[in-house]
Amino acid sequence: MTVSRVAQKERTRRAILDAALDLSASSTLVALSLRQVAKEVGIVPTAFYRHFPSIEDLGLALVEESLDTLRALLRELRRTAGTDTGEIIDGSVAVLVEQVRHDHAHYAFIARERFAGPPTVREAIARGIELAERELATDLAHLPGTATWSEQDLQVLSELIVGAMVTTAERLLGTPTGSPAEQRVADTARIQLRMMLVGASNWRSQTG
Amino acid sequence: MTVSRVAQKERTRRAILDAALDLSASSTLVALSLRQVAKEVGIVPTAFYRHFPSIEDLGLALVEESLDTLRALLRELRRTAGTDTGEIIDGSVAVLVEQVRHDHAHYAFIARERFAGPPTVREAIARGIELAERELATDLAHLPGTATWSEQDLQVLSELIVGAMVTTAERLLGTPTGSPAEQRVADTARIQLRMMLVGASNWRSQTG
DNA sequence: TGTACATCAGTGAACGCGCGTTCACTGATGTAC
DNA sequence: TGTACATCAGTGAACGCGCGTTCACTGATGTAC
Repeated sequence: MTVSRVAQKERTRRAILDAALDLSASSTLVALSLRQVAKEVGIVPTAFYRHFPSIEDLGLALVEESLDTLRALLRELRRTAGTDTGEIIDGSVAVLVEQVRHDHAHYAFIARERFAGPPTVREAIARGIELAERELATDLAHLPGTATWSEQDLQVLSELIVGAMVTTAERLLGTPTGSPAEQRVADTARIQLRMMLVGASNWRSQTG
Repeated sequence: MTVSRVAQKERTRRAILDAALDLSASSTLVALSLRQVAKEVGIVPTAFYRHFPSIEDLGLALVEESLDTLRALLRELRRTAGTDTGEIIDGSVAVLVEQVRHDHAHYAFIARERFAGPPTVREAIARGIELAERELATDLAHLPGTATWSEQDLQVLSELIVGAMVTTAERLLGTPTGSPAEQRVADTARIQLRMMLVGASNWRSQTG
């Protein structure tokens, strides 16, 4: 069996990443200790180096994984097109709740490191969010009723919506799955999106 | 001179708080080291204990200071009433920009520790933000045109506005004072608030 | 299938370092008379 | 004003601890023939 040893190595690598995600949840990436991780995984500290060149590289791997998850969410949200606004809103919030549940640790990681992480990490997360804003602005331009809008207004509304989605995701992180609190956060998100789109449909661009 | 020694002690205490605020900015409260702080202040590590019983108490002092600053902002925002909506919006954004500039380190601290701090710190910050949401909901209920709104809708709009303000504050933290980027963030905030209030004035409560 | 050799994930001892905290101290500032 | 004593912010040595990383190793898994 050529697989066995390779598979075992992959399993340990996965266990290291999971332990690191779990341990960093109680404080921060910068407070993560190789020895704690090794203990959690059940290997001797030095065995860590069979999987990552240094503790810093483990951090980078977590960042990349988490940003991949975020990008998957964005892709999933763009696929959730519906014919009317209500459908789009309900679908988007449902996807958001589901994805935040499914990859809770990754979203919690992003929320934590967005402002508390090392500069490169903060920048990578900021770029991911800006990308979402620009993509949404493009989508909005294709909606009926936005023809008279200026570039700026589209971008501004887009930032408002993404900001509300980020806030919603952060709130979801603090509520247990299927709890009444989770329901309340989802309801709030749906109403907020509806409010923003009511505002948008009554908005006449100041500059365009 | 009875003052001199007391004054000198207060000056050192202040220097410790400032150094801690400064040093934690490059990572997190949990990564803060007593020895780093002492070195920055120019005292020997053990002299720290003349001012704080432990490193943890220094952290708590920073949290309290920062939350005091946040509460001062909220008070200042409520004082910024105007006769028409445009005045209120412009005034509020101006106050926000000014205060974030004035106490930059405190707001950066809050942004960082909101999700990355120890549990008690996260809870204290969350409570501060919830308080702002509830107070704003009360203010909104006194605006003309909200008579037919449900409690829930008022609370939801309030959360939307506070969320946008928090996002704006966080964006301001990343822009230099007086820069074009700062202007752009302020402009965005003004337009977003206007959009939200256009939405609000066209909103008919679903539940009330 | 059986044997001899290679690979390499995980081991265990050791290193130097920065950490928070303790303790007895020093000497300038402040007070009582 | 001058002296004798008290206070206490800051000192410096020392402690035990967990840290990241190095190194030579072991022994099970995998490969060549």
